[in-house]
Amino acid sequence: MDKVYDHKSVEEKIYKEWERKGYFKPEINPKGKPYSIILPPPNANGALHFGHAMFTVEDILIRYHRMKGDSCLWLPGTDHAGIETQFVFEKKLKQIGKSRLDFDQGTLYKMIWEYVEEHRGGIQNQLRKLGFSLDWSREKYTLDPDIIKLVYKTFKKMYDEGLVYRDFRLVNYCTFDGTSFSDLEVVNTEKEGVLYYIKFPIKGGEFITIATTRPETLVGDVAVMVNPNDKRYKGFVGKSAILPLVNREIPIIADEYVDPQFGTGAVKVTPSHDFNDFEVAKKHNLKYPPIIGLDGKIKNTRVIDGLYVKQARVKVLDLLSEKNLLVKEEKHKMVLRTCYKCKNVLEPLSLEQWFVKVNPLTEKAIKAVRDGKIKIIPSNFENIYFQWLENLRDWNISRQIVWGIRIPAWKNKKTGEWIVTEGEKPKGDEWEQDHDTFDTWFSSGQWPFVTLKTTKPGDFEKFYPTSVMETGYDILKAWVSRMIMVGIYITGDVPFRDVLVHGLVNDPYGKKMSKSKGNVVNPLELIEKYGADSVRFALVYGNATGNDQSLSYSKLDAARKFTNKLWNMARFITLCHPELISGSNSSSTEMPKQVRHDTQDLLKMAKNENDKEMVKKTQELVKEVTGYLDKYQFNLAAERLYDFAWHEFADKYIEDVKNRIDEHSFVVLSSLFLVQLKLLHPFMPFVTEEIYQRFKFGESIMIDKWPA
RNA sequence: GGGCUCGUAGCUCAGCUGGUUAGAGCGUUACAUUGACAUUGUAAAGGUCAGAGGUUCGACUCCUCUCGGGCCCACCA
Repeated sequence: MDKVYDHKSVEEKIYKEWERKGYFKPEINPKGKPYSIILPPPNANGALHFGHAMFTVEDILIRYHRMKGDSCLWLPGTDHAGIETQFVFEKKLKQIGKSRLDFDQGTLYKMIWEYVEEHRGGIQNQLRKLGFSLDWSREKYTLDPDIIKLVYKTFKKMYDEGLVYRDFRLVNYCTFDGTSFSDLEVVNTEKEGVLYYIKFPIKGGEFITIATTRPETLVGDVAVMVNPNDKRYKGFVGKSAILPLVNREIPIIADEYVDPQFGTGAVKVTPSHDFNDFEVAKKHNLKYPPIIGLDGKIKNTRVIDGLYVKQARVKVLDLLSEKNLLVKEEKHKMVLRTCYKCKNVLEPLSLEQWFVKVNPLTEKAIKAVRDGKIKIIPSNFENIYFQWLENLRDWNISRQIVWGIRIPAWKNKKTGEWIVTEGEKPKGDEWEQDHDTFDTWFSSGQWPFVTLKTTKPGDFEKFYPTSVMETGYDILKAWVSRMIMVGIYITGDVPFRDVLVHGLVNDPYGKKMSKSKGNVVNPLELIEKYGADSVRFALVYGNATGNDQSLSYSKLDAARKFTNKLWNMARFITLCHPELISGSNSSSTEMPKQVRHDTQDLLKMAKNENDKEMVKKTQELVKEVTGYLDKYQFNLAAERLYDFAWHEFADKYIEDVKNRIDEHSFVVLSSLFLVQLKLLHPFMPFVTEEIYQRFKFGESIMIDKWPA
């Protein structure tokens, strides 16, 4: 054996062998208890990042359970990642001077499809580099025809049962990216704005002053509103104000919604472009004239038509100043809804969209966690989950992008009537399919059951509900809660038993990694340098479940040294070996047949007191590590193993046995080393396998038994 | 405005349901070794566990408050 462990000569070779021998398939333990994890599907078009590297935790669980004899399925897949991917593609288009508007829906879809196909497979090979024992024979893609079919089916069922409805209401719309977003995708940004005080003449002579941050929408307003208890305006309610610039009469109404303390206590009502005003207008039976188009330009005003919102604001303020109607301006902090992709301010626009009625779904989803049918670990994330679900508004699932699953709904061109199918086109020429696609989360929210129903016959029955859903807390709401909601709805059962949450990996200075900051570290480079085992170990060691961590090069170094230490412990054992086994070749690394897999057996066989003591200590180690793994305390397991192997086994025991080695002690030494290799295998699969095979302990450590 | 989370050795962090001298990695100091170990071993220095109060026989660990970071959520124009 070489003096130094060389991961580069080992990892790829071993992974290929594992995969070739079919060890990743649940069929390797056909009679075992089912144990399953669905890999959160990475973006099909993306590259490996630390969020993916944290899936190491899943591999640890899978490898541990596989060794315990369970029938383990770890199911890989990729996501088409709708808006994300289209956004990337549009950037490419821009580079060649084109835009999405230059192509029709079908062509653009095809172009993106081809673009993604070119890059597909990249992420899968990167996951292989981490040693993940995923069953690649069952890999799924969110745009697989059989997956799409099931997604359609869900939509149809929801529609038939009244859980999906089409409605004309305000949505968060990005006029730059040309699509609406769900509430969850909106980024609220605090900005320093201006509050304008504007005088509206009242029919009959007086004035009323309103305060607003959006003067440009004034030309489309339908009312002025005050608080019914506001004495200042008692006499005004019921009269008509006259909209400046357009000279239209609008009523002055009263509603509790207005805060008398704010501004002047009087506001203008713009139902088509403000969420509150939309509700108020509904209540008071007011009209909703839209004055901002999908292109972000003003329309239907006859005064400022064709101007973009920002230009319109300047123009309106100028006009008001001329007429002396602009009373004053004051600085005002406000929270704006912005697009999470392009950072521009979103416009509330009234559009007809598909919505999911969330109420019946959230109730069951909340109950499942409250009743303990699903456990969220660490439990503090349960609060976040409850809080979100309890305040959830209906879910807008229509997206005006092409990259996604097109909604299977058709509109009758003559009657305006809608029909929803499971994907098939209705008969007749009068039906036109909705151009919108589903919110990506609508399809990925069905991932656990749509995958298992389309992999191999019997998979769903055997592996659903899955054992664990392991993911970053950043998508707890967007994804995990949706899977629970839709999963229960379709299957009648929860999609998984435990939700295990991991934290983010930040840069070495504790700052979130982001492309714009330029502080992104590529895990592949670290694997190349330190080896996959070290990267894996460093990610779990010294970090409590669910906590963020900063990338630590010293920890990576320590992990690399640890792999090397293990390697050299093995090397030392081989050096002890040849003198003891008569007639054996000095270069042999084969271990004696007497090596015990059962420590109880070993204890009986051991003669020396120190050997016996060490066997007992190892038994204790097995118990502890197993307990930690069962409780998802990976850091404690890793720390215990590290400490034991290095400071108990190497520093003390090996130093002791060195000088008194005989055949009996050699069996104890190599057997106890084997136990540690097994315990370490889920954490560091490659180095443990390499040593195991060199020692000819068996065919593969992956399929060997977990120490009892 | 609401919620979550963190503040433990110089640095980065562990420390489960409260219980003998508070742990690790890196760093520092001294010695040893380079015939398992691109090193390793032995030993050492280093912490009022953010602060205050409370519960308890006993708190880093539970409760309250304060101070200071971080994150998430939020339709006050």
